[in-house]
Parts: sequence; C-alpha cells; structure tokens
Amino acid sequence: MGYTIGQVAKKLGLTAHTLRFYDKEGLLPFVTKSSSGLRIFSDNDVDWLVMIECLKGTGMPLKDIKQYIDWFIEGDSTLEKRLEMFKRQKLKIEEQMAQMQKHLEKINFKIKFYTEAVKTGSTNVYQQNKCLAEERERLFNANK
Amino acid sequence: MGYTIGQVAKKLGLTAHTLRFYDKEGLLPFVTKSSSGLRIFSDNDVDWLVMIECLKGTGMPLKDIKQYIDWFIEGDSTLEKRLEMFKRQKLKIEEQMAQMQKHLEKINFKIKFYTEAVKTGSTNVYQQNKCLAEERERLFNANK
DNA sequence: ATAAACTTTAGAGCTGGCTCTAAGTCAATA
DNA sequence: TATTGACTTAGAGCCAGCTCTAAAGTTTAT
Repeated sequence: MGYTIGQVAKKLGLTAHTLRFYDKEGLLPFVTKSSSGLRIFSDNDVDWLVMIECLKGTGMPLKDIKQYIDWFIEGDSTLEKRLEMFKRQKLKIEEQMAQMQKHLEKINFKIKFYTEAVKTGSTNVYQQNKCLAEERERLFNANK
Repeated sequence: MGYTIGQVAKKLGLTAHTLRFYDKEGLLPFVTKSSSGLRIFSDNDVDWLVMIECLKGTGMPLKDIKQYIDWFIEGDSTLEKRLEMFKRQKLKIEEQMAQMQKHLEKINFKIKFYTEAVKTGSTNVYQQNKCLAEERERLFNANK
C-alpha cells in the first residue's frame, strides 16, 4: 500500500537519485514520509511520475512540468492554464512527429544509398547527397 | 560560390558560435578557409550540416555524428559500419515515433479531461488519472 | 543480534551542447 | 581613409539534468 523509492525507481527505469532530485525540484509534492523519514510512494505518486515521464519524453523542460504541478496545487482557478498547456504540448508533439518523418526519409535515402554502396564496394558520389541538396537549395533559394 | 559562416548560420537557424563549435569538434572537416583565415562554406558543407541537423534531431549525440564523419573520411572500408549506423538510427526513430504516439494519447486524454473541467469549473478527481493508472498497473503488476 | 541491503541529507561533480567574451583581423561602404 | 560590421581565436561560463559521495540512520533476513 506504498512503495519505496527503490521499488519505484526500478519500475520506472529511473534511479533513486533521480527521484530524490525530482522531489527536491518540487516535482513530487504529494510523496509522504514515514515516521522515520523514508519516502513512501503511493499509487497516485506513481501516476504523477508517469505523467512527468510523458511530458519529459515530449521535450518539456522540468521547470515547465513544475509549473503545471504548481497550477494543479493552486486549484480550479488554473484549469484554463493547464488546458492551454496541454494543447500547446499537443501541437509541439505533432510538429515533432512531422519533423521526425522528414528525418526518417533522409535516413531511408542513406540506407538505400549505402545498401547499394556495400553491394558494389564503393560509393556513387553524385547520388550521395541528393536528398540533402534539395533541402539546401530550398534553404538558400527561398527568397533570393 | 561559397558562403560565410554568418550566411550559413542564418539559413540553418544556428548561430555562428555553434558552427565554430561544430568545426572545433570535428563535425565540419570539409570547410575550407580563405587566404585571410575566414571560413568558406561550400554547398557540400551545407549538405553535411543538413545531415548533421537530421541526425541531431533524431537524438544522436554529436560524438556519434563525428564517428560517422570519421568513417566517411576513412573511406570505402567503412561502408558497412555506416550502413549499420543508419539502420540502427532508423530503428531508434521508429521507436521514438511509437513512443511519441503513446505520449500523444495521454496528452489527448488530459485535453479531454481539462476541456470538460473548464466547462464545469471543477475537476472530476476519479477520472483524472485513468489513462495513467492503467500504465502504473501495467508496470507494477507485470510479473508479480 | 548482527549483517546486508536499503534509505536519508547536503552538497559536490559531471556531461552535453552550447553561449559568450576579449582582443584582435578583415571586408565593404561613405 | 575611416568607420562599421562581420569575421578570427582561445578559452571561460552557463544551463539542464542528472550522478555520485559521504556519513549516517532504517529495515529485513538469518
């Protein structure tokens, strides 16, 4: 009915050091302590950590995550702010995914290129950067 | 027929400081210098930078990018290594995109939750972490 | 009851990736 | 030709996010 810092760390793939660091930074305001001073993580605390990992994983800095937690603590008067935060983050994720797709296309081009090169044992320098040159031209001839 | 560091920086959305830093780190081995010591970026150098930005954007550390460049310089004996590197990176990107999709689902849940909350002016604490609790249970009851 | 394994704190140290400063050189315009 | 703005270097500084240490206290297993 409560987990130790080590148990939680292991399950979430973090270290106990990191969890203490998060606590110190104010990211775990609901974690309680036993009479002898040991942290006790509740299911709710773990849920918060899952959310923190989610936001962190989408590139949100810890201080912005803390802002969200502070708004949460502040109560219902910050509902709009929290909603806006999540909407902004959604847009950011969608941009990231679109960007990632473009990156993937370049990587796929390189895989095709090197697969051919490995087959023949040498590179065709004129094909090499075809996919990159296009982007370079886009950058440099956009508004000449 | 050659760009200054400032021109390239502006086009790629980097600073000249950053480009010099990359040069110092060995990421721009093909950039030449004028007789008076000024860097001259060729189209090919810009292509390299586009590739560097691509790899950086998919989470590859600069030292791994440098490794790729070093293999390139080493020549055709490293073709397989380069191919493997790109294949690994492709897998990494695909994992990241899958992860991002999961993150997005959690964010969407929160947007739904907070949209409702803003409408009614208060939160329904029992719905709040539904999507997180599922993950927590997955983590903690996986192999009990 | 004692050893092993875990936890606590404060605070120092580390890594990656910039970011900036100082002091000076180069290039283009009036 | 003088000023302005962009460029050069070496090296220091900065920030986020950990990561680790030391010395001490707690819990668990035998």
